[in-house]
Amino acid sequence: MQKILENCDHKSRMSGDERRDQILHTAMELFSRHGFSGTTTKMIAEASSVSEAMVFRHFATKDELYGAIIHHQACGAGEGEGFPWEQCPELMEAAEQGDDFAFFFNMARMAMAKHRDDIAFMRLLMYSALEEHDLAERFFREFVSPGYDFIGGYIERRQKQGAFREVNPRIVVRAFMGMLIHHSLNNILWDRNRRLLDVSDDDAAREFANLLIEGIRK
Amino acid sequence: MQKILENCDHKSRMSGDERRDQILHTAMELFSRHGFSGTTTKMIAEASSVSEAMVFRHFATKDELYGAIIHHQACGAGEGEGFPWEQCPELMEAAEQGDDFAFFFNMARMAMAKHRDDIAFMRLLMYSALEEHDLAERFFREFVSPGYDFIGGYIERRQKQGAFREVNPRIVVRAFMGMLIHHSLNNILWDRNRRLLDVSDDDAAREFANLLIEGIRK
DNA sequence: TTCGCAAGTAAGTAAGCACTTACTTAAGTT
DNA sequence: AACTTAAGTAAGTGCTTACTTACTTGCGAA
Repeated sequence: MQKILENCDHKSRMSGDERRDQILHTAMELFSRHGFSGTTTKMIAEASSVSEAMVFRHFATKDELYGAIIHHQACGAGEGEGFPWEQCPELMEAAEQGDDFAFFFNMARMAMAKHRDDIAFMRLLMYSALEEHDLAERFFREFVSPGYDFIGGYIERRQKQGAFREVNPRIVVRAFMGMLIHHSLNNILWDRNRRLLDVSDDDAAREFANLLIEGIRK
Repeated sequence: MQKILENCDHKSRMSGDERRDQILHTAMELFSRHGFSGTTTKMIAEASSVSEAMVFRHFATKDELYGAIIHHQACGAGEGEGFPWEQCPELMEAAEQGDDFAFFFNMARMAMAKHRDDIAFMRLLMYSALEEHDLAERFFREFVSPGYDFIGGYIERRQKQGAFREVNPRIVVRAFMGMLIHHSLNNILWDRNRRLLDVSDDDAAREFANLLIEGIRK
């Protein structure tokens, strides 16, 4: 009778690692939708098509499961094979050559693309910031903080070259990140049907970049 | 024996309306800290120094209590006696006279001040956006959307007067709101000890305003 | 002074929660 | 074919949850 369900996208009997992974991903999806205390172990088990006992065989407690998700995500997103901006050749080239538009445009494009196709992660991040779980602080330390240094460093260099006026570079970074993140958050959380503003990510990225460059040009 | 606790900031026996209000505020604080499902009716009762039965005498269900908070906040913050920007004379004057710096600076100052001294409400708002309760949509419709119209309208007028270059005004509003809200959210949620950026609200408001004005000036 | 009624509680209830136990089933090895 | 081992489950455990019931207390008006 199990056979009927067999090719329903999940095998009825998996190897330990496969099942662990599957539970991890299912749980991450659920936590991101309902938060930590809004997600029950029963929900996780059902969504993974196993009994609750299996969830607890792989993860001793609900907290440990949450911790494993955090670790998984932090490794994947945080550092893995270097920072995401280091993976974008156009961006690194723009940074070297002092091509301001290319720098800020690609930065915005990249960030917004990442947000767009990892909505679950963004929601998880917001929940964990509110609930004060580790993920928020970890993400902040390992990813946001270096990001500030990277962009802030670029601005500082360009200021020394006389291209940008004198402003606290960190405030400029905050302003720029604010545009990107707020725009994504709007699209994900507040204005999913784009009633306030309906523009492509590319258009938004272009205007944000222009705005910033004109804003700090000497 | 109750007498001892009497002047402990809360009377031991209140009138119905007083108690209702007290429970409402206590619950709002707790919901904002732990979210809806992270807050128990027992926690609410204890924090209000009454039995759980009293909570349910005033609010039939936990959902109804949450709804009452939403209603209370939406009325208080949303429209009450007009929009907050209409309450700020400097701002309205700047809007009339086309004093760009005064307009954006005061807007930023006002918004950030509001965020700073209603952290509980901001957290509640974030939670309700994630959990998809009404508050988020209501706040959006009654407050954010008119805000976009107000700022967007100002920019459009100044464009027609030839002061600002041609850009989609809504994108500019998004960028500006992004700076403000992201900055507040950072201070409340992510970087409470100001490791990334430690500036006064006034300095931030000034720079955000400058950045925007320079960014769209003709 | 007393009496009605609203403010208040102690002690529930059934359902739901995270987590466990004792057992069964399937896959790989020799 | 027999045996080992790991994947899997059904049916719990005790505790917490939202919510109730039956009762007690204290204040204001007559």
